[in-house]
Amino acid sequence: MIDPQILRDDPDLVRESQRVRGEDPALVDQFLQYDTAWRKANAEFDRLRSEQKTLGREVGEAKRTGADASSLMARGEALADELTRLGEVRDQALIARDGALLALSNLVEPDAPRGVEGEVKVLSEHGTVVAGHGAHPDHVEIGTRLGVLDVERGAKVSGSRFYFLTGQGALLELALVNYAMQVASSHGFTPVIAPSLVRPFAMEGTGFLGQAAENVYHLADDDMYLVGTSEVALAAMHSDEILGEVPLRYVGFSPCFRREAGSHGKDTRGIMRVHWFDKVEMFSFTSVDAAVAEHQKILGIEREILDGLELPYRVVDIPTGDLGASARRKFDCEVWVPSLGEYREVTSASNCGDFQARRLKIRRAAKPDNEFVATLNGTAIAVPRIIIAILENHLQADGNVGVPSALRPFFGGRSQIAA
RNA sequence: GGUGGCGUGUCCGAGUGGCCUAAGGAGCACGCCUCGAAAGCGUGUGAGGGUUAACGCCCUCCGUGGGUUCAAAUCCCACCGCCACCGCCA
Repeated sequence: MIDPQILRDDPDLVRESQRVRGEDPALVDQFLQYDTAWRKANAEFDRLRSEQKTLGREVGEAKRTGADASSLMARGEALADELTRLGEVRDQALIARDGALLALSNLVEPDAPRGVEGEVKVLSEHGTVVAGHGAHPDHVEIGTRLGVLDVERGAKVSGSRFYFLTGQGALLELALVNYAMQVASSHGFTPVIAPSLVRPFAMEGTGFLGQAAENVYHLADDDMYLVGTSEVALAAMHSDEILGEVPLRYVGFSPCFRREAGSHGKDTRGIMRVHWFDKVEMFSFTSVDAAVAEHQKILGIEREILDGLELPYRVVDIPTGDLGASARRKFDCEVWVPSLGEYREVTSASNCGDFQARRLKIRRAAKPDNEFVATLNGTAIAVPRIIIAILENHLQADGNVGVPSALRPFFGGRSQIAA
């Protein structure tokens, strides 16, 4: 959530942020209206409550000395009724206020490019693109032939958008996971295996129950959620804590579950868009001041991982109209997919500022006052899409697939995947 | 899933309706003492919110949420978590 003080002091800043996101600036005025009402009710409630406490002490004193307390108690009764009534007014006002606050998306970073979905700003391009669109065999064809991927049986067992990785495909996932873990941990990220089933507050706190709610699996019997990314568990890990030293950096492995509602008919072939996959995710808690630099650090590690895999990719700056609710700014790396003849997202690094930390109550010890931390996340490896990229970009003339040298130590030293 | 026990501040721990405005201890910080340190003595020591130009003042927080009462850490209900044992299970 946004700092209420910013909304009071500089509402235009928030209105402008909402506007460039393509969201409703009027929420700001709703908030201000409810906030004023709440503060008024709150002050009145506090005043009466103070009177009630004083009275309570007087009643106690009267009972001890044997004096008549009946008039005091009568006054107390009237006060109690009034407090009940005022308490309800106050609580209603607070609920309305918080509702408006929760509905507001994070402030965008000043440098984030203005624009709507699809208007990506390309920051850089790396590696050599393989021609082939249409003529180039796709990952399903290659993977099936080499016995590393089985989408037909995935569909038989679990439905569309499920798959089996088999043989060297299964080992390839483990190699990628270990490789990514190793690179990230060499940059100070602590490896974590995180729960992928979480309680509602974790989902709410990371901002996934707002506009993204339709893509989340919910287990109604237990009121728990299957996470779409380990970001959820990693962020909530330190909820309700006051941290000592920051930054804290984690690299977490977890399965990820996505309903993919609203994407019917998109990427229906293969494992580009699936309901379940495994991912290695980086997550940092920093001071608010250090967040922009940390964002670059995370992006740098993502690039190091892709460079090591010898994949052609580009880095894009996501326009404000396409940012998630929690993100101030987002950089994606998009890898070249020869069979599609286009770049597709494989990593995504977001700076969430203190937006998630406010919801999850994650602070750090600081001088005059403790302050909320900034949270940042970025993909180290999203397994299926990287497998697509490797199968297609490293396809050799003999039909086998080359294994980039950086990955070989994690892949039994093998230099290629062969049938 | 069953039975029993437990949940108080940074930690330990007292507290069974009203000076709890939470005892006491430990830890920590500062001061005194000391050549210096330890010990001892003294003072201070949480989080959030409202209000104020500021000093300050007020409110909330004893696992969470309800309830009873003029008044709740304390009584009642529900839930959550932890521990032990039993059952089941990888």
